[in-house]
Amino acid sequence: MNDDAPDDDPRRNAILTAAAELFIENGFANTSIDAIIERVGGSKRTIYALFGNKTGLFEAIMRAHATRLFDESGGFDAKDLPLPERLERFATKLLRLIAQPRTIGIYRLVASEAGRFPELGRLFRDLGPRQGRVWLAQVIAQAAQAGEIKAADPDAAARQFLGLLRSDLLFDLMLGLRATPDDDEIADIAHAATTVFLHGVSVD
Amino acid sequence: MNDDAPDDDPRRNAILTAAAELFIENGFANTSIDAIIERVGGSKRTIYALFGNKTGLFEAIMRAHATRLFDESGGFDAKDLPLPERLERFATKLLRLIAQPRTIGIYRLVASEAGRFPELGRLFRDLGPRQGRVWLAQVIAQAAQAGEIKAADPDAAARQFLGLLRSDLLFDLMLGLRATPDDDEIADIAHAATTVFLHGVSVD
DNA sequence: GCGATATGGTAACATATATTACCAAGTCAA
DNA sequence: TTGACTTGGTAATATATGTTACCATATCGC
Repeated sequence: MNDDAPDDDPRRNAILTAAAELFIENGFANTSIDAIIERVGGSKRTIYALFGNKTGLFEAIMRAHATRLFDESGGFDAKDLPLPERLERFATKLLRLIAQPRTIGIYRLVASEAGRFPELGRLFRDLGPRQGRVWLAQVIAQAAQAGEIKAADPDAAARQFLGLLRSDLLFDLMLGLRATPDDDEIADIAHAATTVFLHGVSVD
Repeated sequence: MNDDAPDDDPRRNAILTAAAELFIENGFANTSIDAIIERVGGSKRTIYALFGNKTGLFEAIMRAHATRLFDESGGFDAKDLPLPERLERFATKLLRLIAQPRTIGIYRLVASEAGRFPELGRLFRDLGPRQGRVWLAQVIAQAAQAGEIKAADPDAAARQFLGLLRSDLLFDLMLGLRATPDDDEIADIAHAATTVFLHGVSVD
């Protein structure tokens, strides 16, 4: 009933945090309310009072994490830097965010539950990756207009750069095939992707 | 007990097909043995006789689909063609395979169940994408040695090309954000990726 | 034709778990 | 202090479902 400041409710936050860890680790179906209570303490009654039911809790968690990704992915801009450094800095920041185990777990959850929660996919596209994509497309469009690069379709070029960035990293992480890269490796991938991309769209 | 030709057992194949559809559509936890039997007919007893238990059935399905992906992703070679056409043909074939709803569903399953089935990820990496990656790396290495392109690390370049190819397509599909692309769009993506990649690794 | 085996059909069993109920203890305003 | 409200703790309820059992029937080798 208290809609004023749900973010300041410590009980609610503790439940969200513990439940998020379990959902991310074990998935929706394999996380029981009992397990959540066992980790956070207290009574099941509180969960049902705050979130209604299990799917309500899940949706609240997803919403919280979507806005978190949105906040952390913001602030890419560094207008004073030349294009290569600007792109590489963006690439590094984005990779660092994406490669986090928590982010990987969220993506796994969204992928596996998107069928049962149709709004989930849209929520994450609009709040998460879309921001980066839009920002990137703008930067590319400006650079193209300034004659720095050649990009007939800035949006498609932005998608290509993002794909180039992720290369196989995201898939290997999602499939549990490799460990989280350290900062050095992230820097290498970001540098290599920026180099190939800029060379690929250069004006001969 | 009959290990000779399990592929020729029509009962077994019918169960595998029906169960695969349900697993892909609803996930592992949300697919019940009863639902499988309701679709394929017959008795649960048969499932337990053939596969032991639910996880045995799941693993058999995953193994079957992994080998299927392996078979269908093979045969990329077209040695007589020049490099751009060769890469573009590879890209088209791979995208067509990857974008299939069935393949997308399999990836979703692997991503969400990799935690509980540690061999799953490895199985798909070794049988599926790795083949394409290895083939691609070889082609790139040969082209680099012939001076056609510049690629200090053919394996990394292959990963980049794959990432460029998928761009955001695979993610949007996995998150249920868009429909399966038709052949025209696949051809466009394959062409654009090949163009940017070859330009990006060109010898100035 | 006959017996072993596989399969269909149904029910039983055990367990997990989402959800609700109930009561005691604590909290906080007036 | 008092009383409304929230929370903790435990148990009860309902249901879903993996797994096994049982029996009748069909299939297939001999």
